[in-house]
Amino acid sequence: MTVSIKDVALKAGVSVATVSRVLGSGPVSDALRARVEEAVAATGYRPNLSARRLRSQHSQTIGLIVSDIRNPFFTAVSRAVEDAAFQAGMRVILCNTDENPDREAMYLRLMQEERVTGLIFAPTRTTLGRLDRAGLDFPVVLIDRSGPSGLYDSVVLDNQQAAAALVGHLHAQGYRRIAGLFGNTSTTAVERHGGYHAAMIEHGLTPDARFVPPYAEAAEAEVAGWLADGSSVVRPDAVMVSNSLLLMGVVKAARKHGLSIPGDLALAGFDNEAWTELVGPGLTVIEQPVHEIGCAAMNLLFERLDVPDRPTRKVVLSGTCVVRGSTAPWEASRV
Amino acid sequence: MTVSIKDVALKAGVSVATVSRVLGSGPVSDALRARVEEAVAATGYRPNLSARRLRSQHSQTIGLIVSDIRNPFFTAVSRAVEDAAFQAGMRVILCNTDENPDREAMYLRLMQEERVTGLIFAPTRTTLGRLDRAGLDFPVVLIDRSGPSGLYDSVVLDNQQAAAALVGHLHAQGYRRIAGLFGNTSTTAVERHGGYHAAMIEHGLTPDARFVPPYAEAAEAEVAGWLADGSSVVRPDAVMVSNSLLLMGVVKAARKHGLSIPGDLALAGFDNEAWTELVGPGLTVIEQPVHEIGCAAMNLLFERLDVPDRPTRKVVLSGTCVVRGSTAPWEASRV
DNA sequence: CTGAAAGCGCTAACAC
DNA sequence: GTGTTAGCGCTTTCAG
Repeated sequence: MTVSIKDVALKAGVSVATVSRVLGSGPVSDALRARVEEAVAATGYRPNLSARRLRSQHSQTIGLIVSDIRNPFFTAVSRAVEDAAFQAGMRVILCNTDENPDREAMYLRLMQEERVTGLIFAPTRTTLGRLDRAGLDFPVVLIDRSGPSGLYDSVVLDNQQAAAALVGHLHAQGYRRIAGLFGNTSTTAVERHGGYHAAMIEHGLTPDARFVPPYAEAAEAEVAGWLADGSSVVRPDAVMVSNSLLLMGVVKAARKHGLSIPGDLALAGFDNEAWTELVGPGLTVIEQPVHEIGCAAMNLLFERLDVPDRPTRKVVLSGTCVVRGSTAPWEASRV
Repeated sequence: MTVSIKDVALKAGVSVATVSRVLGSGPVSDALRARVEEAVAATGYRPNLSARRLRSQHSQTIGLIVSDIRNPFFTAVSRAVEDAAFQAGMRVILCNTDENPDREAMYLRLMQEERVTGLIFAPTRTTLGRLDRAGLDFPVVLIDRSGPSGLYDSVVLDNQQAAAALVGHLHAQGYRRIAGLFGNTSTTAVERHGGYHAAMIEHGLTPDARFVPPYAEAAEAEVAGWLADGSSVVRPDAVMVSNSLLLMGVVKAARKHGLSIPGDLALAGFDNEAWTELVGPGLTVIEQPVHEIGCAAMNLLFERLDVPDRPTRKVVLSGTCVVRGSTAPWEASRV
């Protein structure tokens, strides 16, 4: 049925070892090499990677576990990871966990069974806490979220700084009642809240943070709440949000309730997706170096494979504040 | 180093065959089963999938080759594919080709070496033409693009109908000079152009189609061209575009040149991405049943694995027209 | 129900 | 340089 190295050897009149050497990089005479290559072409032979892996104990496979590939951040990272992997002659197995610790556990098990060369992983908080006891025998690079543990290499955005930059910008533009809307599941949101809080204090402003589920609907409902008649909250004149879904939710709410941006509410958030340029007056956002994050993660992985016992490293990348109309100066937005 | 089935057998005081049976579904007495399970837990044993695959000749792996996972259509499809795959106990290997036939060829080779159980593939036109000579010995399901050949199962959108629906809608809203902007690389664009053209004729309108590279910039430049002083083109009062990048480009051009949508130019396109609801008055688009497309592809694959020699099938799914403000009635948009 | 043994396709010693 | 051979870790006959 399927043609094996034996068939090629037979056809070329050589031993399987010689065929293997031609495929790999052993010393073979030009004459035999030619014969083998001919036989390979004639038979349409393709090496069986399972056999090769079993024998060589190298899977040449890297795992990529993220919450949801549809999250544009992970989409972009996955592209970078895939590019780097295939450039290094490796394959990538993609796994979506939907932030579900059970699925994470299951996929970690899979990674072990695949004997992956390494793993790029964006864990939930829950799993992050247990990771040290997972007993993984391959290098892991954490992305997007990272524990304090320093047990694994990681590459993350400087979330505090980025959030603080957003607050600083809003403050400089003249806004004073700056609310913060954060997702309630991820560690990034916690860090971004930290930056928000510190910056608010630093600027002499009163922090006003809310944690909501990371869905557009949740943000929409929250904003709607501010507008409700009986609402006792002091209405913010600006809001910063910790991810693009919440950003979307605030825009939706503004449209629904006829709020003008930034006239009635200035808005700034994370992730410079293409559409943020097109919505309303354009949305001010922190741009994450998504491609660099993926590349950095792969580099950390390769370096650790090189030197298994070197100290763990945490690569912290900075975001860029892309200023657009949604945070126009306060005075201007009132006229 | 790594614990194998032998170690487990030793620890449990049984043969490796028994361990294998416990892991699989052989008949084993409760007593031994318990002993084995205990030994598995104690040793932290994880089966080696390469070995299992080599022996059983089942890779339990499906390949997914798309042009770019960052294309939201493919992102969504990949989620559906991954879900279905893991539900069936299979893994998926993700490959991005950037519409590059060389990379496609290379990945097809990889798929053979992995001995994948099946492949979900969105080929370029070039590769589509050669596919019959590729000599793949696993089932393939084409998505998004499909040849006339009927050589492989496929699942596609009814592009003609969808494009025609868009034209029909614009016509019903009172627009008459309806331009069409299509990507110049994909077969979907060709089909959508077909639907556009036919519908224009049917409504007694003059087709006005342009093929441009599938980038936002190309669409932007095209629209800018219409506005140029020396331009001899009759300016359209509406435009339909064949994909979301072009859609974005038209919106950008409109913003840049102060064109109001739909006042100066009505706009309709493909792919109901979240942001289309938030841009300007909301964009009228064809919503593709992305998840269903992924599921249908996996179903076709499974069914073919079941009955290898049944006739090939082409599943054609319909899009839904999501009407928003960008195609408000012509009269209304002029007041 | 259980164990012994063959071998999946390949690479890597080891001989010549 | 080249061939022979021993497994990599597992499943699956085949005996018992």
